[in-house]
Parts: sequence; structure tokens; C-alpha cells
Amino acid sequence: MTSKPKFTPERRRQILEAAVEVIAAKGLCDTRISDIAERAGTSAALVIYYFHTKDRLLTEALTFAEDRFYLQTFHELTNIASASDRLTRLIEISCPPEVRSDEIVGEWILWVELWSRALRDEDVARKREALDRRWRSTIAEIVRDGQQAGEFADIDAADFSLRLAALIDGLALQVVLGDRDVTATRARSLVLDVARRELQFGEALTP
Amino acid sequence: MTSKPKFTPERRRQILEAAVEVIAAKGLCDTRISDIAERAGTSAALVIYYFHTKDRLLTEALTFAEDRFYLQTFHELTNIASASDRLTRLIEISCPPEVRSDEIVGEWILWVELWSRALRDEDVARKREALDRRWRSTIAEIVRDGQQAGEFADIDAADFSLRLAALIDGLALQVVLGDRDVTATRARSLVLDVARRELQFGEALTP
Amino acid sequence: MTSKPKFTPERRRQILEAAVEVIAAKGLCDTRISDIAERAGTSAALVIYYFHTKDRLLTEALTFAEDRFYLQTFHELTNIASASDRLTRLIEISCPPEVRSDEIVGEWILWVELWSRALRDEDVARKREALDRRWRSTIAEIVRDGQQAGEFADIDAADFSLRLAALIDGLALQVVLGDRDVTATRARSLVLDVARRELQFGEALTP
Amino acid sequence: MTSKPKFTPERRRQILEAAVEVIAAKGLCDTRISDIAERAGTSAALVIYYFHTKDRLLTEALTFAEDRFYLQTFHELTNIASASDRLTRLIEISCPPEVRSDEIVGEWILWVELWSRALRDEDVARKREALDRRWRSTIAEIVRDGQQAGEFADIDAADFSLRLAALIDGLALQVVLGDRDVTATRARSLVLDVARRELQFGEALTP
DNA sequence: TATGAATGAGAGTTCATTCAT
DNA sequence: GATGAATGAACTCTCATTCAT
Repeated sequence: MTSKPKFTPERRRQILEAAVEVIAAKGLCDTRISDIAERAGTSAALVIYYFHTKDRLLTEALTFAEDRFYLQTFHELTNIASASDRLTRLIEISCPPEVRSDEIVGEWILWVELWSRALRDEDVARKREALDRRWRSTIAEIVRDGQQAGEFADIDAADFSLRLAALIDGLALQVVLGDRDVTATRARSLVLDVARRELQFGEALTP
Repeated sequence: MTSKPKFTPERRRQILEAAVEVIAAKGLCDTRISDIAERAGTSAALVIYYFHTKDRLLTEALTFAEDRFYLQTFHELTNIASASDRLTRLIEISCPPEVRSDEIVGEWILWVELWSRALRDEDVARKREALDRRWRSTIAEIVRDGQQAGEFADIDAADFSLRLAALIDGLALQVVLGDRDVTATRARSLVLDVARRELQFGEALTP
Repeated sequence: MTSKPKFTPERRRQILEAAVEVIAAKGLCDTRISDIAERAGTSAALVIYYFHTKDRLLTEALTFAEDRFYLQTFHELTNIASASDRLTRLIEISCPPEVRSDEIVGEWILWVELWSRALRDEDVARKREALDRRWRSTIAEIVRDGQQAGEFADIDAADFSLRLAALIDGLALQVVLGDRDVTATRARSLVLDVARRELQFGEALTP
Repeated sequence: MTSKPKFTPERRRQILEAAVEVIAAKGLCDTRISDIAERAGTSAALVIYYFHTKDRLLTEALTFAEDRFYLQTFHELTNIASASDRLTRLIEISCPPEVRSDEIVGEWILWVELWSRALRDEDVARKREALDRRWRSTIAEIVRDGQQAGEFADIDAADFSLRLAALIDGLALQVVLGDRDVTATRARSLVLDVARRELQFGEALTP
């Protein structure tokens, strides 16, 4: 409990968090080890000491952030009883909000960087695949829960979850990129509409 | 027809093409001016001579490629009479094919790089926005054509085109990233299903 | 007599003049051939065509400017009858004026650049030596004229001219460098005082 | 006392000294960071590590050298009791010697480079001004000391010191530039003559 | 564990100069 | 004579990484 925490796992997390912030702020390829070190309050040498190479650090940072985001979301959803409410909340959480929250936007920025990296790094590609599978499974599970509870229509859960996840990716991307045709509100309501129409829950029409 | 092509616009295009290839192959931030020069068969100095700065070259290269792809697609579509055939072909063209075609995959790789760049460069962001708007307009126009011809159901063309474009982005991305859950065939058929179901054309159910 | 004069000697002079202006404005080592070409209204290739190498151009430009300045001064002095008036005028001309005249200041800037270059280039060193000798001879000649006319005291003309030239160099330098202790007026009056005191002409005291 | 000297202030001085030597040898604008690094026995990267930019290094090097020279001179003068001896020694030190001493000539070369730089860099201009003021003050102080001791005539110390400094500048310059009309001996004796005549000390006439 | 010092390996960019036209 | 195109050779500066302490 000194002012400068010393032992390893704590420091690792501090550095990863710093890395995530820097990547979100400056982009993957403009991120310097010294930027990360500075934000983490240490030296570049220490950063390398913990992660051996810049490459490994960046890869870990990207998945660390997405993993953490998933766990937070997952945890929040567990507390919601009805499947339709759970799905609605999932959509709300995953679409960027109208009021720019750096946290959520940062999350999406990291996805884009992760995609770009996965294109050339098999290791990153596999990690990304796992993250996305888990995400789609979560959706599919909600769907199956709702179907068992009689809340949702009986459609193919796997197909639906893939379609929904892809739609969210595509629309959230536009929002994060600042496309003036795609406001956060519009994106969200389009996704909700699709979900309601296909699963036949709630009021299918937004007035 | 000399062995050393000389005059300006030709050379510019050669360099842009080389840039596009290198970016697709190595990624935006691992692309060196000298790589591009080498592939274009010239010197790095000449590349700078034409584009003044690496930044401008990369930005131009990205939009050049997407613009060219769009024009090719657009041209091909004009020759198709029925709106439903036109939409079907558009979907086929824009989803990556099962057999890896470097051309199409390259196109999608460039989109990812373009997104990543647009996040931090307002200029790039605006150019990307324009490209996407044009793409969605093209879809919307096909929809309206089909509706006038009585081929399609009477849904909101703007909403549909945004949803369809986003779905394509989201699914094509998974394919290009090599997600083993999302084959090119599956992606394509999911998109077609959505289109058929919403616009009520062709056989709505894939057996 | 076309708008763009074509034949050689004219063009040479134009380029030299452009070179002098650029050197005075940007300093010798920040002078680019293309700057000179631009100011002369031609291409860098033509500049090289006339002078073969940047080095030769710069050397010629420096001596060209100083030579021209000398000739102008010399010409003006010939029209003055009395030796003391001639010397007074010479001092006035060679000290930078209180009101910053780019022409005169430029002249002094070029001297500094010429000195710097002469330190490492024997050829430039010899040319500079010749220029300075001619200048000191001019002073010495005025002194001898004045002595013959009974205007001046009978001191060693060679020593005096060397001392006076050196004093002018030293003081003008301070003025051009913007030393706030050495105004143009003060420099000029110090030089005049020395001349009057040593040669015993005019009123030795400046009121 | 290790083979590789490590700590900062020592290294800084080493680099500055190397810079001074290279500048004197090759001239300011032909001085490369790598030349300095090589002479200092390190890498160009380290040079930048210490000075951040070439510009700052050069500026510091120029003033470093002149400052050091001043301090040495000043220190030597303090040990001389009589003002006239002190002034005589000051003149001897500041005029380049007949036998080419690289140290002294180097000093003067640096002055020329400093002047050239001061013409375009306000920061350098101010530093140069400060150096020259200090130098002239030193002369003026000697004069006032001599006047109080009754060694010197009662003339204006400020004017005299400015005139003497300018004369030294002008004559030393000729010597350093290798003007065959101005030997070191002649320059020195001219300056001494002026000093003796104006302040009326020693034997005013050199036989 | 932690870091400042040190560096090699480039990167982008500049620029004098050449050359075909 | 005149020039735009082209390039090789540098140069400054950056940065991941190493190492002694």
C-alpha cells in the first residue's frame, strides 16, 4: 500500500489500462510505448520488462479491454429477469449512446483497431473470433431463454444472433465514425425494431 | 507505349494502385513509402514528388480504391433490368466470395483501414461518409425502382438501405476476418434472406 | 525584347540578383536553388544550367553583390570635390542607416555570409581579400588627396585606412546584428569622430 | 572512472566540445549531427537525446565556446595588477597570434558563425548581444580602474570600449580570413597604438 | 523491481543534379 | 535555351529495445 504500488499483477493491469486509453486516443499505430509508460506513471523500460515486446502489449491490451467490457455487460444482464428486457438492455448497451460517452466510443474504437490487427495477425484473429463467438452465444442464449419462456417467436437462434450482432456492428460503426445520416438514436431504434419484429415481442412499431 | 511511362496522370495512378496493394498486404501502419515505390517501380522520392506527403498519399489511395470499386459495381448493375436481380447481384458482389478472391478481400481490408483512419482524421471521415452515402443511395434507388415496378413491398427505402448496408458490413467483416462461424456462403444467404423477407421477392425461404 | 528575356548574359544577371536577395533573406545555408529559381522566375534546372553547381552560383552571387555596391559607392564619390566631404560621405554610405534600409542591411548581411564562406573556401577568401583591398585603397586614396590639398593631417594613409575600415566593419556589424547598445547614429558618429580627430578636419566635436 | 563515462553533465560537455570543434572545422551549415556524435565518440541518437534538436545544440555550442573563452580570459586578467598591463594583455589575447593557434583562430571562426546565425535567430541575437556587452564592460572597467589609478587619460570609457572592441573585431577578422595585408602582428600593434594614444599610457609610438 | 542512458535500425523528407524532350 | 520529371544520396529525428546499476 505504498503510493507507488510495486507488485506485478497490479502493475500489469495499470499498464494495460494505460495502453487501452492511449490506443483509443491516438490509434494503434500512433501509440508509442513511452506514451503508455507516461500515462501509467512508469518508464518505457518497465513496460517492456512486463510485456517483452510492443506487439504483445498491444495485442493483450486490445483483448483485455473487450473482455472487460463483455464481463461488465454480462454481469449487468444477469440481474434482469425477462429475456426481452435483457435483450433490449443488451442492444442499448452495445449501441453507442447519443451523448458521446468516451467509454463506449472508446470501446468501439478499439474494435476497429482490433479488426485491423486481426487481418494480419493470426493470433489476434483467433482471440477476436473467441470474443465475438462469446458475444453471439450470449445473444443466442437470451433468445433461447425467451423462447422457452414463450416471450419470443420460434426462429433460429444462431442465425438471429449472428444477424443481430452483425447489424449492431454495422450500425454502431457508422455512429462511431460520425456519419451524419446515422445518429445513435436511429441506430438503436433500427436494431430494436429488427429484434422486436423477428422475435415478436413488445410493440413492433416505434411510433 | 515507351518502356518508361512518363507523364503525370498515368504515373499517379500507378503509384495509387501500388499503394492500394501494399496497404492491403501489409496494413496501413506498416506501409512504407519505399514499399509503395518499389512496387510501383520507382523511387520513394518520386512518390513524395507526386503526393507531397505520406499522409496525403494514403488518404488518396484509400478513397481511390473504394471509389473505383463502387464505379465498377455501379456500372455492372446498370445493365441489369429487374430491380430484384439488381439487388441480388449487389449483395453477391459486396459479400466476399467463398473462394478467396484477393481483389474483393482486398477491398474489404481497405475498408477496415479506412474506418480506422477516419476515426482520427476528419478529412478522411468526410470522404468515407460520402462513399457510404452513395452506396446506401444506390441501394435505396434499387428499392424504389422495384417498388414502382411492383417487385418489392412498400417499406421505407432509406431505413432498409441503411439496415442492409450495415448488415453487409457486419457480416462481410466476419468473413474477411476469417471467423469460422461465418462462411462467405452463410453470410451471403443471410443477407439475401433478409432482403427477400423484407421486400417480399423471390422465394423468401432458403430450404 | 519579349516579355521573357531569353539571351544569356541578361538571364545570368537576373539569377544572380535573385540569388543575392534570397541569400540576404534566408541566409546562405538555408538558400535553395529552387528559391532562387522561383524568385528569378525560372526553373531550378536552368539555374544549374547557367552556373553548373550551387557552390559556384553562391560564390558568384556574393562577390557580384559586393562588387556592385562598391561600384555604386565609388561612382557617387567621384562627383564630390573635397576630400573631407568625400570621406564623410564614404563613412555615411558604409554605416547602416538608422532607418532600416533593406538594401544596405542586405549588403552587410552578405558580408557576414561572405566571411563565413571565405573561412573554408580559398577561392572565396581570395576574392574577398581583393574586395577589401580595393575598399581600403579607396580610403587611402582619399586620404592622400586630402593631404595633398592640405585638408588632412600628415598621417600614414595605409595604416589609417586599415584602421578605419576595420572600425567600420566592427561597428556596422553591431548595428546590423541589432545590438541595442550600438545605434546606427552612434556608430556613424564614432567613426566620424575618429576620422576627424586623426585627420584633423571639420569640427572634431559633434555637438 | 569507468571506460564509458555515463552521467549527464559530463556527457553534455563532451558533446558541446565536439560540436565546437566540428563547427570550427567544417562551418556551421556543413556540420552534421553524426559528425559531432562521431567526434564525441557516441551515436547521433544520443546527441539528440541530450539536446532534442540540432538547432538547440548548435546554438548552445556557439555560446558555450564563447562563454568559456571569456571566462578564461577574465580569469587570467584578474591576476594582473596594473590597468595598462591588463589592457595590453587583453589586446594580446583577443588578437589572433602570428603563429596559427587553432584554439584562438577557432574562437574567431565561431564568432563569424555566431554572427551569421544571429542575423536570423532572435534568440541567438540576444545571447550574442549579452556576450559582447560583457566584453565591452570588461574593457570599460579596466579603463575606469586605470583612470582612478592615474594611469589613463580621462576619456569616455564607454565610447572607448565600444571603439576598441569594434576595432579588434574588424582587424582580427582580417587576420582570421587570411588577408595578406593584415598580419597578426600588424593588427595587434595597430590596436595597441590606438589604445596607447587615446589613453596616453606606455610609449605611444611603435618605432 | 525499476529506470535512465544508450543505440541501431530505419522512417520520411529534402534537394542538388541529371536527362529527355 | 528551357524545363518538368526523375532520382540517389543524405540528413534529421524517432523509437523499440537493451543494459548497467
